[in-house]
Amino acid sequence: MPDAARHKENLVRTAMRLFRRQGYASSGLAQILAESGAPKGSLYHYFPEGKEALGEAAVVLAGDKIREMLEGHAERHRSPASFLRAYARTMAGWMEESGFESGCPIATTLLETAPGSARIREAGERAIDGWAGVIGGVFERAGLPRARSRRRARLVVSAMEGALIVARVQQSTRPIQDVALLAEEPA
Amino acid sequence: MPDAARHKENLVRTAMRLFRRQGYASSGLAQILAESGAPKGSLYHYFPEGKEALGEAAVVLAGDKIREMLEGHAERHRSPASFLRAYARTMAGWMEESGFESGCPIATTLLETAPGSARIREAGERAIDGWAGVIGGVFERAGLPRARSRRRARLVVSAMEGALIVARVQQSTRPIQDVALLAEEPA
DNA sequence: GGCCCTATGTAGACCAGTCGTTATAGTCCG
DNA sequence: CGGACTATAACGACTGGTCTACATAGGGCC
Repeated sequence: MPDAARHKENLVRTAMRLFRRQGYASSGLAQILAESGAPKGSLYHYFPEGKEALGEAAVVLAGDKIREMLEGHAERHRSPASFLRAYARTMAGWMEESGFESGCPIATTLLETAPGSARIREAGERAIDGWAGVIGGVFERAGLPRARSRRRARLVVSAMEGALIVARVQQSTRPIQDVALLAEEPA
Repeated sequence: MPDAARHKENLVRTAMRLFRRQGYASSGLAQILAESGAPKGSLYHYFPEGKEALGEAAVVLAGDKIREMLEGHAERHRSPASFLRAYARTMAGWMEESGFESGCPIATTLLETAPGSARIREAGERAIDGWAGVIGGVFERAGLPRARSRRRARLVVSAMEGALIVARVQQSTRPIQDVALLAEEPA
């Protein structure tokens, strides 16, 4: 084979994409296998614990991707307001390009598996903490006290998660762009 | 039979509860039937179009319940700040009582079915519009211009939807309570 | 009152198909 | 030779949906 883990990587990326679009439970292993081009034997070779482990890997990968995007914007934009606008523009772009089919890459999976899978929930918690850390850093760098920066960052994450739901339901990017309004006030 | 539609009502309420906790795709008809006490024949008698129609009915019912709750708070609380605090307190209470298993009653279903079912998506859109209408009315009553009230209400709905996700993932009601901070600034 | 007729609703067996998972045989390469 | 990886068949459980048989209720009719 060309490189050792090409099937593994394809599997996780395909799972991430499908879970994002149609959810965890609705994405059967057969579909993931078919679209990734990996054989069934490989899935259980790389993920002996099955679908749940694949779900966890997909959440970790998606969390890292979002975090990298946030870190990129944090480097390029010094003011919280322009940082948030850039963040919102990116998410709105993804949403529109996908025809309002791809929202948050982890929200659906987490909601579906929250009661049943501790490991996926914990992976999601780490991902969200990471995002809030980057966003809080931007506020802090702009002079806000640490505690206020953290609280504001949590609110931004919540608002964006919710906006991605509402945007999908209303088929409009407006709710996403409104999140950028959160740069300009106390709290 | 005792009353005409007792099985129908049980069906929709049970579906709403299960969809809320574990999602649409993971809640099989067998489980819904067993927990509601209704026989399979009744399901397809009241909902000839099957699970999708049941999902739509569950979204409509949940949307109405949330709206009634919001209207109650809007009557009792005149200032946006105390209205939002009451709203947040109610949602945080539900979340905690359920052991962080019951978030937004429609979010999971909508995310899962958004790409595949127009009728469920549209029912969700109507529900969300209804909530935003009530919340916007509170802002407007407090003197905010109509356009600003609407924008702020949309932001509140998004933030609450997202907070219910984050709260579940972090097993904490803090994100929900933070939504009440949205009462106090421009935008 | 007693009778049939029909619509409404109940009840569950049954279907073909899919689910995630396991087992086992085989292939490839160091 | 041996371990990593692939390939396929099969597993029992469960999926949403259909079908037929049956109970019950109300309304006209004798």
